[in-house]
Amino acid sequence: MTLPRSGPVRSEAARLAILDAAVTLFAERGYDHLTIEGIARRAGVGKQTIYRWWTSKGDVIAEAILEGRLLGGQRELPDTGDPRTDLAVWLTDLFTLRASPDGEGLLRSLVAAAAGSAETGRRLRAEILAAPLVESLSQAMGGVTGPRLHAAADALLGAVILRALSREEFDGDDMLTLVDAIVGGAPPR
Amino acid sequence: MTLPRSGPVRSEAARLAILDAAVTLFAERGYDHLTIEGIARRAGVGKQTIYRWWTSKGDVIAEAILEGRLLGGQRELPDTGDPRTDLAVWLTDLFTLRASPDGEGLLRSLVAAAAGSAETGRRLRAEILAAPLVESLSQAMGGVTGPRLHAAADALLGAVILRALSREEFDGDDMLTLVDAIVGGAPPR
Amino acid sequence: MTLPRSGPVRSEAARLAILDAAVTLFAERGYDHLTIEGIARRAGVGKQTIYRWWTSKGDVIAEAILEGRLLGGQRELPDTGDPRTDLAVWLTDLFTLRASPDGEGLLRSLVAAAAGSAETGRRLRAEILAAPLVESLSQAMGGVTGPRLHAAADALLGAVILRALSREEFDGDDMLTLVDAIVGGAPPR
Amino acid sequence: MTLPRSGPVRSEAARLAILDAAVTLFAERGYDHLTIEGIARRAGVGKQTIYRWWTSKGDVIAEAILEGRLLGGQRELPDTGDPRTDLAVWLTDLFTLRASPDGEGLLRSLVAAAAGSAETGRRLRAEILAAPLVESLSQAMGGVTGPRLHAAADALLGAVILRALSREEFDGDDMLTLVDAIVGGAPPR
DNA sequence: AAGTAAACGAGACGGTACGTCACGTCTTTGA
DNA sequence: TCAAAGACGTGACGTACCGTCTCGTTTACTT
Repeated sequence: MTLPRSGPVRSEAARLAILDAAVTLFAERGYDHLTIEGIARRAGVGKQTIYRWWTSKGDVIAEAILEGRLLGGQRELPDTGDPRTDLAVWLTDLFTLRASPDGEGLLRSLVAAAAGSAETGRRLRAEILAAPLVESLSQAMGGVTGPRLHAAADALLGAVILRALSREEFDGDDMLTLVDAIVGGAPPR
Repeated sequence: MTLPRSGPVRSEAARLAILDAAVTLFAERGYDHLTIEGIARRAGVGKQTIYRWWTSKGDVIAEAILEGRLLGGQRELPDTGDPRTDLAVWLTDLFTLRASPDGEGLLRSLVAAAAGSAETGRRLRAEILAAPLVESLSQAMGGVTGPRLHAAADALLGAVILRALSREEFDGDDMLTLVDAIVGGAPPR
Repeated sequence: MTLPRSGPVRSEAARLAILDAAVTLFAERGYDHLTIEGIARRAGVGKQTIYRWWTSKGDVIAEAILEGRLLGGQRELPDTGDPRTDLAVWLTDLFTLRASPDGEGLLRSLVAAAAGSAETGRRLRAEILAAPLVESLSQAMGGVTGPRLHAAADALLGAVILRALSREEFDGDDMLTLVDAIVGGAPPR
Repeated sequence: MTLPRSGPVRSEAARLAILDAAVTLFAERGYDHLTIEGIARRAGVGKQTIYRWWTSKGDVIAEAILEGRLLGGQRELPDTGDPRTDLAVWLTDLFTLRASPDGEGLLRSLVAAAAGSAETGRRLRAEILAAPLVESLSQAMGGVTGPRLHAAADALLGAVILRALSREEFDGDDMLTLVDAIVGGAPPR
């Protein structure tokens, strides 16, 4: 049994235009420079149409994440048979991603979005970052699962985020050291 | 040999008033709601006096950090003889810190500041977070130093940051699991 | 020859609800604050139902006037045998009318409506203001009719309007002076 | 004794640009279409600069009136020796004034402004309309002064306003009839 | 009765303007 | 020459209405 309904239905075209515009502008200028007015302008949409369905720019970005429009297809780990290297490469990619040739680091922008929006924060960790990582990581750690696995995933991702925030360089060797520190690969001698 | 100088010199009173005001407002409302105008008003200072010496609100906060005005005295680790617990307690404190009774998480606000300001990012990692941690961590890890130690520190801090961003709960047991995953204390059975 | 028609006919209930709502809101908040959306909301009616039958809020008000819903029954002049006083009392009432206890002057709101809507302007003069006035005025002026009578009516009403617009006070004596100036009652000595 | 003051002083250039823009737009499109944003745009000024010094568009227009920018120089009565005709001509001009070739009647727009703004209402009657009129009218009425004179002035002006609101035509003869009805010139035969 | 079309309530849509806030720059006055 | 005060142009905020345009539902008039 459904509620009596009537009236026009939400415009899917507007929804898509808004998400597209948001993603484009996010990539071009970063989260800080993203504005509702800018999104509306770019999407050819009234501001009210955004405010009708979302509460903030963070909310829009969270939905874009959910639909895989940020960091989209490229999120699978390589599988070369050497899990340490696979992890290090994937993390380096994540660290290195720039929104545009001259853009802010995309990771830093995602962190800003997460800091400002609960929903984005939740999704950033769960769907963007951890999801592709856990299986490979589990293998690399010899089948560990549960809290210990999640702690390791958070540690890896968090370390990368922290270094991105600190504007530290982070080369391939550093990354391997990090991976080893957590998956326990090569013991320090 | 001195440069020819004239006129009054930079007012230390103004500098302190500005830093105080910035720290207070940061604690009350978080980094996002911090404004230059608000700081100037609260400090009883002209806006230009802020712009003359700093380039942005992030820059002001960075200086406040440098002077230990954010997260000030409480930054030493406890020393109970059990390094695992000491680390877990300290990290839990960091995670739990709120700006004010009803405030945003202070850690999340610091992350927002770091995302927006290079200098704050640098100092956040180097001076606020890592500094008090490394020595205890080194001991807990059996004297490890160098890149491996820093990787471990980044991993611990980053994991806490990531969970703060994700608005996940994070209780004492979780924290111990995390510590163990990194310092290798109690091996998982 | 009529066009083939089918389907429901204009809803009288909706029409009345709209006029009622318009009059109520006009009285409560004045013409400036009157909105089509507000009328529709109050009347429990779709906006389109208003736009289907009227072109503007001024048009709705004009119809309300035509049906005597604004300044309704109270529009007869008293008849005490002293036409000067009768006129002065009636005009003072008109001047003094307030939309609501704390409302804008109703006369001023009517003038705003007339300024914005040709139809309202026409009806304001013809049906609200002049109609009840002319007969008594004609008597008071010794049977004058035609252009001269209408000039006198416009002069009386216009003077009251102008003073309402100027937010001048206008007491009973002033009103008598005005009446005398136009009906030529007591010649100034 | 003055309050201690410092800081920049109000920009006369901005003030003039705003008044000019307001008058121009008023003349082009009428009071109803006048917007604060439009004035700011045309004047090359921030909206805040308008809101800093005025409370509403009506307030801006009121100041423009005070400075004689609306209906400016043309406000003297002719003096042909025949006061009846002089008055009729002047009133006809007032009635006929259009803001622009295709504009709304200027008088109607002024009435709308007066209905919406107390200050404009006051000034409209006192400074624009009555001021140039009273002296000639006094002569035409044989030296009458005081309340009777003002009643007559209000009656003349009000009648013209009422007819403008009613969108009635109003030719030269009508105007003479009106003047005669009030100054008592040619008695009706 | 079945078909059809208009009127209706609801309300989404692209817009414009509102009045407010903060930005970073500039100007004035006083110490 | 620095500092306070604060005006300035800019531009984004979130809200209110505009007038148009679907939606499904209800209702009357055809056939």
